[in-house]
Amino acid sequence: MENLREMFQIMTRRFGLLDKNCCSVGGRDISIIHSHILYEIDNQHNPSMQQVADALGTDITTFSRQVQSLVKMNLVKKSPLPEDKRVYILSLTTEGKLVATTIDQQMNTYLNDVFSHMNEFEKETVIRSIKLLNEAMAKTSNCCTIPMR
Amino acid sequence: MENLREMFQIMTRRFGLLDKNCCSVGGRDISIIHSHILYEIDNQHNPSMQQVADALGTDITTFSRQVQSLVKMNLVKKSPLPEDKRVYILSLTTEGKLVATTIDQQMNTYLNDVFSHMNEFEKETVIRSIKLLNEAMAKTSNCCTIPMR
DNA sequence: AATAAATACTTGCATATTGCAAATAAACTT
DNA sequence: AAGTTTATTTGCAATATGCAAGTATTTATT
Repeated sequence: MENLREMFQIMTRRFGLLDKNCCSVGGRDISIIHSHILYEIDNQHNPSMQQVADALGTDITTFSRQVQSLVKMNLVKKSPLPEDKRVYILSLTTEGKLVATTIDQQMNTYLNDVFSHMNEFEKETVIRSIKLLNEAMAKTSNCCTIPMR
Repeated sequence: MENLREMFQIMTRRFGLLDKNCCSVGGRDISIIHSHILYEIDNQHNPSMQQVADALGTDITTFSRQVQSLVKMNLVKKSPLPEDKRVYILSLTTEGKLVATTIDQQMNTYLNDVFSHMNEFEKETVIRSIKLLNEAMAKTSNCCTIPMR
């Protein structure tokens, strides 16, 4: 049986490079970290700082500063939560939403590009497999869900 | 049809976290970058600096310094190439080889852990799918193979 | 109600990582 | 022999990191 790790190493490296090079929106380059933060804010329902930082596995102090810069770039808004004044709720500004959507499109375009090299059956198989993999990883406690090991 | 990007985002995040937390070998923590460099040196045949840096998509100047620190840690050896004195060939020291092997084992253990949540058929399907995916990505020129777009 | 403990977030600091520009040194081109 | 390309290193300035310590607020304990 072939080396499992090698396959996954190659795959994750490719996606890592994709992330690294993606994306430039409206002439401005968005770093990986920033794009992941935008994605996560967009996908959670009124998340707090802590929630997003946890989801991304980023140290909260680093995260705090990343958010500060996104706020300066006018992509993210920090709103104090009335019920608990310690908490800030994150949301995307109109511009941030636009950037997030554009990145999403670019990623989907790339993925469709990749799938265009497969037939319909293979494509369905791969998509189903990624789902299976995600579910299995979610069940694997000793790494990579929150909280970490 | 569900959102393709979301599935892949989740998957790559999980593998990213895995990478980030993996691995500690003999009491010393190995960073992602270092573990990827060790992996790549181990898998290529007497690679030069440039070759490894290219494979990893790392800027050569950053890479040069990373290798310097790996040499200091006594994990990597840099040997001048007699035929072309501009070139340095990279190899793992005995200790580096041990570290690389240990990381490999840890990763394989984790992967087997993940696959233990699937039946044999699902497992085979997923493995075949990752292969398909890697092949398709290799054919997709506009990103994430070398040279980059 | 007063004090202690926990939680959410920010700042100080010291260290590490990044990549561009420029330098060196060796190999090819003409 | 002079000019160009290639492989690698260093200078530097910008950015990212995470621990320790700080502020502010909420929850728990007495």
